[in-house]
Amino acid sequence: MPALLKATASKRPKAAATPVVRGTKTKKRSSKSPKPATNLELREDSIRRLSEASFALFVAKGYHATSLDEIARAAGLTKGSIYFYFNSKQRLLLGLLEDAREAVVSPLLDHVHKIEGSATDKIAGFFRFSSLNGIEQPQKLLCLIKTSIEFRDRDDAISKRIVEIYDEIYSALETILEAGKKRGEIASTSTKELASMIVATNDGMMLEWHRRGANIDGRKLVRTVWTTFLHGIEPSN
Amino acid sequence: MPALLKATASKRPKAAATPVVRGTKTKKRSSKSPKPATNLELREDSIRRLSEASFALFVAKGYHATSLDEIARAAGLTKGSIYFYFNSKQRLLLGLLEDAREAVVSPLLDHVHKIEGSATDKIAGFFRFSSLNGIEQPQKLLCLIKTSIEFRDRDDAISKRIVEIYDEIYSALETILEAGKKRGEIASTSTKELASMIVATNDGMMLEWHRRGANIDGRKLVRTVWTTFLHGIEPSN
Amino acid sequence: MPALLKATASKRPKAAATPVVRGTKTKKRSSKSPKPATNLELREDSIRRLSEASFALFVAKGYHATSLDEIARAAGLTKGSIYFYFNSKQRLLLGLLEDAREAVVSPLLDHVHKIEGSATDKIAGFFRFSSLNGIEQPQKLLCLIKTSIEFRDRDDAISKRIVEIYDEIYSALETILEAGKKRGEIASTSTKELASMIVATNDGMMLEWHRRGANIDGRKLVRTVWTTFLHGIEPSN
Amino acid sequence: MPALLKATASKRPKAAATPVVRGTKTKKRSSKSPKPATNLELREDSIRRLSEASFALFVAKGYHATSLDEIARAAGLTKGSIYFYFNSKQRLLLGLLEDAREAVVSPLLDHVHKIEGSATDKIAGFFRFSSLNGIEQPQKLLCLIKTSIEFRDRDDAISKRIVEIYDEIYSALETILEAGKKRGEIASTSTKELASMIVATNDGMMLEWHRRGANIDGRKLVRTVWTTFLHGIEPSN
DNA sequence: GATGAATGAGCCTTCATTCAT
DNA sequence: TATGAATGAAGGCTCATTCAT
Repeated sequence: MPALLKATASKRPKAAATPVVRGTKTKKRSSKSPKPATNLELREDSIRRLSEASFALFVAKGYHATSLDEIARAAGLTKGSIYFYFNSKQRLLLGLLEDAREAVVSPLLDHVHKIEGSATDKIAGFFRFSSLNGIEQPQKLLCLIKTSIEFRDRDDAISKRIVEIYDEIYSALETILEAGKKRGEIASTSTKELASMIVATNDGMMLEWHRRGANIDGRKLVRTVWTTFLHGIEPSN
Repeated sequence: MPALLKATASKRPKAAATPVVRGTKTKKRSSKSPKPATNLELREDSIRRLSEASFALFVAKGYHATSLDEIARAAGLTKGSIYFYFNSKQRLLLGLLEDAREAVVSPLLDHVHKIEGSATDKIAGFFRFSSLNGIEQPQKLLCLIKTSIEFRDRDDAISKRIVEIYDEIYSALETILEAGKKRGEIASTSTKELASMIVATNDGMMLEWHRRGANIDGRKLVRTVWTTFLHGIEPSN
Repeated sequence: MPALLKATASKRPKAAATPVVRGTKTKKRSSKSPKPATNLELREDSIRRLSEASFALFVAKGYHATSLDEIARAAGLTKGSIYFYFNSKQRLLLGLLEDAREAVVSPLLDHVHKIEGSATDKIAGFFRFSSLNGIEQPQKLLCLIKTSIEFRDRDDAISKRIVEIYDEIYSALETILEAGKKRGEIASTSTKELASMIVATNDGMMLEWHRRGANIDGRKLVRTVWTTFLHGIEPSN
Repeated sequence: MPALLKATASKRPKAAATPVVRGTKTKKRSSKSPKPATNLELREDSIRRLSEASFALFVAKGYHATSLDEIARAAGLTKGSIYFYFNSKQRLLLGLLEDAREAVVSPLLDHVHKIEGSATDKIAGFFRFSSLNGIEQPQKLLCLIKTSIEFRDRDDAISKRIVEIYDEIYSALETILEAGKKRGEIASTSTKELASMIVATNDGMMLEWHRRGANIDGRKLVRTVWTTFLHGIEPSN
């Protein structure tokens, strides 16, 4: 697994050598941030810790297989604090999805929107931007993707939010492709399916990179993907 | 969701809402199979029911979010019977993975192996066969894919089996690509990453189809994918 | 543990190497008895097998911690056959208790009854007979003792039967002691407590021998016990 | 059963028989302890309640036959709280064993160690101290003894701890006996077996007292035992 | 702001028991 | 005679959630 992914999760303390009765825990917050002087700083620090731990664990183990206790432990806090800041496990994930949307999806769509050039330029830009972003801070993008898979066929708030976020992406891509087709820059006749394929390839690639971890070179994979996507697998003669 | 996916799961009897008089319970089993006369038939029928229900629910909700009670109910049996045939929830999934491997992966690799022609022919064959198979009986392939995502970063029997199965696929693809490169049929220089991309595209496409359900035309998606994969998105001039 | 104790229990087959689906079992009865020709022989053979397996497992693990499946497996039969012969787990144990009473308690009391001589002679005979019996076929005596401990403070059929059996023993001992005291052969003034002590010492010794197994020499222990019991720990000057 | 034994177990609230209106639940905790003001007090109070209930029930019914629900109910708490303080049923028992060792075994061995005099004095001291202790607070000693019987022939953490604790006792006794034999104070030639017999007599006596309950006079039994042990059953002429 | 205590619902698993064959 | 299939109740354990402090 890429080193970045484990950053937060690996910090967990791991209950010292079988005590007979569970003892009262000794506090420890000092590990990362030096000393959060004001209350506001404390707040932000705690929220950041919890978010990072959640991202890492939800990506590594999935939402259902991760307990709030694990998250709290990884963040150096207690379960109760999660409720203080997020109100519930579901709301915690919803918050993370919002984070991810703001940090990953919005910038991506903004970036693509600003590209001047043909539809293929824009699609290439989409791949490039998303991949680079995904390789540098994979947690947020991966959380989005894995959650979108884990919550398929559901009918809850999370599922709904996921659908909205993905619809934004589909919509943007379809606009680009439609325009490209009108200008003859794109070969395909089926806009919707091509947009789906772009998303599928992008998501599949991230998952694949996450799966194979050290066995694969992220940057090579990215380059392979978008080159292939533009020109196909066959050598251009 | 594609209609096929719900086939088994929707059959569930729903526990007959508080009967006033404790009469003779209606035998749930009679609903579908006419008469499982012998023990062997009974056995096979029950195993089939449980497997189908498990496939449907694991695909729809994921392993961790599916309870054995749900599965048993969907199969018209009780939790205990799952333990009679499989010995634990984990073993149940391992059994399904084996089913999926035999019904999906092995035929795929066999098929590709038998194709005579260039490396691109084989890769195209890979996509075509896998997609058609995946569209006609999606449960098994999807179970494999979703499980492979849900069990990343684990260290249990399921994770290990998944890795083995995927390694078979990577290995076959790399052999093909390596040979293709030697004969100049393939442009890419990076075999491992290209194999990964093929898997990523294939898995991503299945997931995408599963996600968008009725919104997308499976056959069109498939055609789009492997055309694009071979020739790229740009129109061949 | 003394070798005798494990005789039956160790035969269990131990389910062959992780099959995916639990297979249909292949029958095997031939292990011990050559071929039970008539139905009656079959009956007796099966009952003997089940009883032996039960004695061994109840002694080794206790009643509550032993499952009928384990017993059936150890006997080379199936759970159903236990119900065929014994009707329930409780009745099975009751049967064993009856066996034990007939094979261990009755002969012991008969033996002591026939001893001619002083009260101390009879008590010594009690110890000697019980110990030798206990060392040669420990299962039945140990089953009685361990059950009497496991079912203390209960109010079921088993507890009642145990009480009856032990009352027989107390009663016999008290009669002997009372007579001995009248004839000045016994020092103690407290009959009931002395009878209790005899039982306690006898049971405790069997348990101790069972506990320490190979670490202790059964015959030495027996001799130590009744010598001490008669003459005390201090050297007779 | 001796009255002391039921002390805690009989307190159980018994779930208030179907309340018609779902009113404010009466706080069960208030029954005994006045005001567990601070968290630490709450903590200690709960642990004490759970421990006492466990001791009583494990002694009365045995480990395997006692459910955590029963324990929790007897303690006026819920199952979950057991997992909050101890981490499993096994760890709960391990904790009790530690309690018992500290409260019963250690003081006993310390006491015997401090006795100045012959080996027989020490052995007599062993019996006397153990018996008095056992009669005044029987739960802990009985838990140790009954557990040691229930967990024979096992290979788990509990069995191991039991063996360690008993080895401490054997070891201390053997040292005393060995020294006694050298000084001619002890008649027997077989140290190991005599040590075993002492333990057997002591344990057997406790079990016997527990078994016969009100039918027997504990103090008389104790006196009978160690007098007999020292001087034998025969009247010293 | 954050914690430790406690709960209760739900989960996986075991097991005595029933029954048709 | 004996088995394999199936059940249902109960047990141990996890975990999201609440709350007083």
